[in-house]
Amino acid sequence: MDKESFFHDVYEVARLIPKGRVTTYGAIANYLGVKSAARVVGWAMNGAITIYGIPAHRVVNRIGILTGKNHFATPIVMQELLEKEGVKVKDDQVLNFDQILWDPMKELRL
DNA sequence: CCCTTGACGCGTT
DNA sequence: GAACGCGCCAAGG
Repeated sequence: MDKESFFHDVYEVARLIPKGRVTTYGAIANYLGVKSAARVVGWAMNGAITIYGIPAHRVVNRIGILTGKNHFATPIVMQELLEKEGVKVKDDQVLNFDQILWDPMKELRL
């Protein structure tokens, strides 16, 4: 794992998120070794939006709520993209969150 | 250079 | 069991 920058690591992990799956800020932070740096992950994603190829819409908070939808071009884009990939979203809440949750700790670490 | 804020998470009250 | 507070890292004012 490159330790160049927390941002870079976040981008790598975000890019690895499979289609139709979602992950959480805390999961990424935890995977990177900084358990309580979820805020920084969110900050990193803010810049990730401008970078093509980083599906920031697949990253939600620990509960599965689209907290960052307001940071996209339009608040509805995030939900639209998720539903387009097969992720059901109801009132900014990801349905079956536990089932589609992609945890890098469990998926990549094996 | 110090203070505040931010797409979060967890422990404690 | 809900509400509040602190910690985490980075960036902007």
